[in-house]
Amino acid sequence: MDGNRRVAKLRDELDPVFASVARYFALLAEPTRLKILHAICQAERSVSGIVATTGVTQTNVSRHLGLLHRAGVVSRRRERSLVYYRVADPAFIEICRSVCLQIASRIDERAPLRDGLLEFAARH
Amino acid sequence: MDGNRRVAKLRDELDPVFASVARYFALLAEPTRLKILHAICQAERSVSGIVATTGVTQTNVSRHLGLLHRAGVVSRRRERSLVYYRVADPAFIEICRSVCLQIASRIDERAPLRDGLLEFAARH
DNA sequence: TGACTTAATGCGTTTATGCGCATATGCTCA
DNA sequence: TGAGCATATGCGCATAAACGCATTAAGTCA
Repeated sequence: MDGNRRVAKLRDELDPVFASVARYFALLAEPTRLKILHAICQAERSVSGIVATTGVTQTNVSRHLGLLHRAGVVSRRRERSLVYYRVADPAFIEICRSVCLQIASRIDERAPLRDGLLEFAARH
Repeated sequence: MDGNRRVAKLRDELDPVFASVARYFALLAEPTRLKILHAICQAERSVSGIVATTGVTQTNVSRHLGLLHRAGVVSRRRERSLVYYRVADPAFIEICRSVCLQIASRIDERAPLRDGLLEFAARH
């Protein structure tokens, strides 16, 4: 029937939207990337600086930053031999903040994680 | 040196936080799950209803709903032989909305995706 | 220009996860 | 109780992504 096809067409129309949104969330669905973002959300930092403060290997820092840069989340600036990265998208910080608060709100009060989450949220 | 160890300890203290937040975002980093959430964000729906409106197989609908339920994102209610799911966490909807707006804002105005995103955001 | 530092990338391995198929579980109603 | 529908789950496969190692590329300064 033609009705079914029409329904299916409407149904699938948003598929690319879901795909885009999912890709966006996937950027935040990685502990290492969150760690890196956390390291540069207060002030810009060079790659080697991020390596020093996070303990993540240089290879992975570069890779994750490249990914985030291609996605438009961070921007970079070259100075001398260093490359400085910073968060280019303030919405990212805001989203992280609300998620942290959200998670903290449903965690048992005695859980040690709770304090970390609240502190993490407060910083941004 | 002891100083390095102390820095490392501070550095790693937030690791479980990053892990939690990443797991939370991972729930939203899947097109099929977003599609299912979209199907039930207006009103509760049964599994078979979701299957009908999304075109996702029953197996996967059940699996994704089980995942979301264990994470506390959706709640379920049994009536007769049907199981009705609904979004239990309003923050989820809000986060999705801001992300959609965010993505739409940086998309070229002529891009067909843009309208879908804005419409998607407006619905929630 | 050549040595040194910093950052990026190609390759192979490992792990996580989404899916399809088949099957099990659980509920309803005759 | 037994047939039938609705939902959940075990298993195997395929794909994607993160990591480490090694190497390259890019830039600085003597």
